[in-house]
Amino acid sequence: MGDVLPVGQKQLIYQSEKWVWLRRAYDEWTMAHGYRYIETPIVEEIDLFKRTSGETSDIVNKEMYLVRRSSQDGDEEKGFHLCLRPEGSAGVSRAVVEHGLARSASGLKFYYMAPMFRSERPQKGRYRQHTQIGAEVFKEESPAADVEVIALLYNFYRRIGLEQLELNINSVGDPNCRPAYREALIKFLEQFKDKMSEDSRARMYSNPMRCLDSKDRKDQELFADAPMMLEYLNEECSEHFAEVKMGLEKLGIPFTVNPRLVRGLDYYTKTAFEVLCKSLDGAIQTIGGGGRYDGLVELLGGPPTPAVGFGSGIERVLLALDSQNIEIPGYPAPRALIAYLDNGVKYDALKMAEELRSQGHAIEFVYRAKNLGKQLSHANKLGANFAVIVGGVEWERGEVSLKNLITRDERAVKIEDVSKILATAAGANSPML
RNA sequence: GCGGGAGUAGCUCAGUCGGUUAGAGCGCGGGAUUGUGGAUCCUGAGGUCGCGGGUUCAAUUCCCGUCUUCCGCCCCA
Repeated sequence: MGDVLPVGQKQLIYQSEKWVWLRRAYDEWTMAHGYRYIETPIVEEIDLFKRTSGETSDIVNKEMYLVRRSSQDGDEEKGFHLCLRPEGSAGVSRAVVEHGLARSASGLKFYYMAPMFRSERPQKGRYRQHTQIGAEVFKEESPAADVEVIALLYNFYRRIGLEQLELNINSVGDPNCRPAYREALIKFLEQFKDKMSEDSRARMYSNPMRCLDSKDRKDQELFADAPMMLEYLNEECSEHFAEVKMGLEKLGIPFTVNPRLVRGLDYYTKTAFEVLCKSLDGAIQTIGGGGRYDGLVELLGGPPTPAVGFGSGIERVLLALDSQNIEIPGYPAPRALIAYLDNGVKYDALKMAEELRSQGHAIEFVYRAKNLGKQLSHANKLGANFAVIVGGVEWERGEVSLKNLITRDERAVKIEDVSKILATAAGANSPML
């Protein structure tokens, strides 16, 4: 029996340094944009996602992990009220509403890196538990926010070395212009009612826009001449979209307008976008996506609050990096290993290691060593440049033996000088002092 | 949620047409070197053959279920 919600061992165990590296890179990048880290609960009310993603969405219908809460006397409350969150935006928006943040000053910019859960058949790049990095901007209706959010995501990918990126954008309108389009689209679809795929027929009235990105070839042919949302945008949405495009051009971010791009979630308005990485297999090329969701905060009981954001699965980002053979720095090698000649000075050595660590050095230590050779061998394996050998006559004189593992030079130094020497002897090949 | 392949040591994999103590390479521990490392040689540990059930005198091997994993859908990140 494996983990209940396996993430993929290779990501978790064998590539942990890649996760650490990616997380740091994302922290740095979002902070450079002035975003603040936010953490929201993994478990949320089911209702939150029913209201935001939509009752008819696949996420709610067949991919939700339901959680039943038990009361203290052991009786289980009837029904399922809770679930493991399937995505990030709804939870952040709920937090914004609950803490009254939407009423505070502008400049509400948040980022997160957090696990998401979807109960589906696992496959490469599609896991029941996956981790998303995301960012959300609230209280900002300017297209500049859309542009910045897209730039943050796209340039993050570039920054970590990814190539073969493709940015697709679209506008899905707003509650003012979408109803007319919806009506026109349904009218168009109805003429193919008998010919279209079952999936499309099921969605035709509940979520007709989803029919447009049907993977069914026959559907694609049938719907080739379908009316597009872009043709029905009102003046406000149209101007907004134009400014987003202009902004992206100005920032030198290449994009393609894809009128069939439809986000799976109901709360998106105006801008929708996704980033593909073409070096990945087709089914998992989408590494990030998002858009504007001006109606979400109000839907959750807050004041009308425009918002824009994205989510991106880091397991896929790591796969994308792999697919392009991009080297990621591993854990840094320790600066030195503190070795001891006999157990009598073992804790003197460990104490010295702690002191050097507190002075900013990365120090290794072997808990149980039979002889010095094993310790040096270990230092070697870890890539340490120095070994500090504690014990013997040097120790009694208040000295240790400092050995450069590259040059094999070794000499006695005063204990209080070790930190300084480790700090000044810079690179692997530089001589001691 | 649907269809198909796979699961044997920490890792990569052999093998068993059902039959005594299931193997290799790498990795790991110990030694040759009792205060000096990357090579070499010697040596050792490590497996309920994914889990549960069935057939059988006997199952790691055959059958069923289940979980995990990979592939194709659905969908998405």
